[in-house]
Amino acid sequence: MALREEILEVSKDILIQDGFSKMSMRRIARRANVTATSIYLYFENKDDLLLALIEESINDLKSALQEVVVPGKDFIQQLEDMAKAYIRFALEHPKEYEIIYMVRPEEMPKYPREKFNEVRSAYELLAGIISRGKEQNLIEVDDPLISAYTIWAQIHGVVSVIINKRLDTRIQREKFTEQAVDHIIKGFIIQKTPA
Amino acid sequence: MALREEILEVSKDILIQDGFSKMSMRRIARRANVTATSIYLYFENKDDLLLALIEESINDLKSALQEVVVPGKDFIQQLEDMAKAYIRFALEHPKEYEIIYMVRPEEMPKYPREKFNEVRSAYELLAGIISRGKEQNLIEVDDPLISAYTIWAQIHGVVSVIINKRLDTRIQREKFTEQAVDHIIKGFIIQKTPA
DNA sequence: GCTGTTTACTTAACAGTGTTAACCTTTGTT
DNA sequence: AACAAAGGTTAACACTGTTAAGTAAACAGC
Repeated sequence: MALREEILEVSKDILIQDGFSKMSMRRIARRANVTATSIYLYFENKDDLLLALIEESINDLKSALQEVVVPGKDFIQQLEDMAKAYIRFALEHPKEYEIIYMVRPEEMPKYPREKFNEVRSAYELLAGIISRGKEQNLIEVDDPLISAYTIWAQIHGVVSVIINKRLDTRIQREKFTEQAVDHIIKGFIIQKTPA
Repeated sequence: MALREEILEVSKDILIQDGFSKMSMRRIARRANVTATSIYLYFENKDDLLLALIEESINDLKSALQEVVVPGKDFIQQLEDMAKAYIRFALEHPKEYEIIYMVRPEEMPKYPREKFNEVRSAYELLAGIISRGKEQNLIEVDDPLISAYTIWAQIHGVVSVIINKRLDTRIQREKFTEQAVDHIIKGFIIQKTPA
């Protein structure tokens, strides 16, 4: 049982230090002082091991978000803090963040249902905040869960562009993220269209 | 010289039909009726071949966007059409879209400068439209290029979540994209904050 | 105390991977 | 006719994920 945790830890280390392409079963095994086949005693295959890593990373992200949630806080401030916490986590732990959205669909046809429920609670953290904003008539939303996903997706896009090194070198990263958060939140606040 | 194009075509076919993990040098070669080593006569290595595929896909995306650009069109309508054209392209050609953002950073430390300039023109298509909106005082933006990247990143996030199959099964895809586009554009239009 | 079974691992092997060095042909040039 | 370049090839290296079969130690029942 201890080996399972050891494998997960070593895998994550390799992923962060040497990159995804170097994370082979044999390399993981070597660093855990076992043979590659031993990994199959605790994980079905490499994808299954990756799923476990995804799960861990999602929990870390979830914790980072939970930290900035303060019940009484101003709604817009709350949204902004959460968005920034998300971006901070992603940029401070890029590899860990990548794990979450890394696994290619063709290698994993369906994202397993039981894992989905784990992630869902993260979205529902955001959906809960949006619900409170709706109750206070600060925003007009149809379904808070859809809105949570929409915000989430937009923020993911922002960090994804940065992490994948697709941001124009002329553009300052901080200015970019600040503006993005500003626009994403603006898109949610009720505003009268100009006469 | 004809083989180079053949290799690109075959690679893309395999990628779309059989998935990224099946796109091996030997399989490409086999389907092009040559040996794997012949590929190295036209491409430095697999990453180089991938870069060429990325380039092609970006050009296809660029064309799809260019099609909806109509000089005299209403600014907001123009933005919306473009956003929807982007999403449509991505969801109708998911594999092709994936190619663009697929290559992992550690296997490609720097996105090559000369390729970057190619992509840039796509962003500048959007930046141009934003500039026109700024001139007409329809939006308040600092730097149109940053805004272009911001919008782009947000839309990318939306399609990325769908393509990576991370969208909650309870959420209807079309409702999600519609709302997302609405919010993204809202975030850009000048609006007076409620009194 | 001797069985039988389970647990936790290993060795050996299969079929595949990207990539390189060295080797052929065929074509074109001087 | 001699030389060189173009456009391929074969063979090999060091890896990859994964499986089938084997082994050694710990434990259970009688």
